[in-house]
Amino acid sequence: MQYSVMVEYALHSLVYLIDIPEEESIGIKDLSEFQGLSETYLSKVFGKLSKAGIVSSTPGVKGGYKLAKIPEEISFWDVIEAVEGKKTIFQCKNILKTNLMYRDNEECTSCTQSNPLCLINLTMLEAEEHMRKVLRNKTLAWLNKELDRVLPEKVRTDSQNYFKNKNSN
Amino acid sequence: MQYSVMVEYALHSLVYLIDIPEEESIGIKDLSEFQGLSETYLSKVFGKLSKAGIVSSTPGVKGGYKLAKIPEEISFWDVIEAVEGKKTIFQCKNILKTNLMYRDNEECTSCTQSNPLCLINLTMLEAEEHMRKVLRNKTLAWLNKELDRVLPEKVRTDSQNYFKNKNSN
DNA sequence: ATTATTATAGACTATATTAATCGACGATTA
DNA sequence: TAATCGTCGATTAATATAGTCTATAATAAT
Repeated sequence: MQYSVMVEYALHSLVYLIDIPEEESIGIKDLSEFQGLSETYLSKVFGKLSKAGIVSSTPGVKGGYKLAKIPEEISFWDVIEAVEGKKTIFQCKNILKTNLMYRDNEECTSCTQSNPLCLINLTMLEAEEHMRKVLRNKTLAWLNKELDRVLPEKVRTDSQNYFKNKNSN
Repeated sequence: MQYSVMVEYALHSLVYLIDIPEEESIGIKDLSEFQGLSETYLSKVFGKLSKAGIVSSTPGVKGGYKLAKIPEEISFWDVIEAVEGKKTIFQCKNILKTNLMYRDNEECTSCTQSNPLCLINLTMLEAEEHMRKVLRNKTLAWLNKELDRVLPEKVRTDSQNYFKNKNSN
C-alpha cells in the first residue's frame, strides 16, 4: 500500500516551475533530463496535472508547462489527488454477509464513500482527513520558501540557470 | 493506492473476539462463515495478526483464536501495521539524478525511511504521522463501546450467541 | 508552406501486488 | 486413532504499476 512514484515525480518536478518568469515554460524533455527520469512516463504525470488544472501547457516548438495557478494555491494534497485520483485509502467493500457495523439500523450496503455509515470506515476516514489537512496546508509556495532556507544558494541558482539556458537556446 | 481488504477483514473479525469468555476461542471457519468471507483467505489474515502478537491461537479440535492482549491495548494502527507491514505510504525513491531536496548539504541517497532528509519526504511523513496518531488512539475497547452505543442490542447479542452456540456443540 | 518541436492520447508490455485457492503438515482433542 | 483445527508454501487469476512506443495535433521558426 503505497502512493505511486508519480506523486514523487510530480512534486519534485513542480518545484522547478515555481520560479520561472511569467511568459516562459519548461518542457518535459528538460525536466526529465535534468532529474534523470523517463521522459514518456513523466509526460503522463503532467497529463494528469494538466487535467487537474495544476499546470497549463503550450504545445509546439518552445512549448512546455507552467503553473496554472499561483504557488500559494497549489497544495501537496492537490498534487496527490490529481495523480492518484479521489479514492480513499481504506476500502470499505460492503461485502460482509453479516455486517454489524452499521448505524441507526441502516444496512451497510448503503455505506458509500459519500455517505459512510460503518463505524470502522468512519474511523478510517477521520484519520485520513487528519493527514489530508496537513497536506492541504503545505503549498508549493511554502515548499519554495523552505528550500530557500534549507538549501545552499548555489544549488538553487544552478537549477534555475539550467532551465533558463535551455530556454534561451 | 489503497489498503488491502485484509485490513477490513481483520478489523471486522476482531470485533467478535473482544467479548468472548476467558478460556474460549473462535475458529476461522466460524468467523468466515458468519461474515461470508473466504475461509482460506481469512486464515492468512489471522496468520499475520498472530505473528504480530495481536491474537493467539490454539490448534486442534475446539481450537481457534482469541485476543493476545486486552482490547484497550490493541489499536486500529496495530492491526493495519500487522497486516500491511511497516512501509510508509509515500515512497521516496532516491532515484533522482539531480535531487535538490536534501538538507544540510547531505545527498539524498542517504535519505532513508529511518533518516529522511528530503523536504518532500519529511512533509509526507509528518502528514502520515497525523493519521497514525488518530489510528493509535482508536482501540478495540473503544470500538466495542461505540458499537454498544450505536447498534441495537439485539444485533450484538445475536452475533455473540452465534459464536457461543458454535462453541457449545 | 514546410519542418522541427512539443504536448496529448492510446495501445501495448513487463513486472509486482492482491485476493484468492489448494495441498501438505503438525498439534490437539474426543 | 480419527477428525478438527492452525500454519506454511506453492499456485493462480485479476488488477495495478511503471514504463515504452506510436500516432496525432498544435505551434514556432525557417
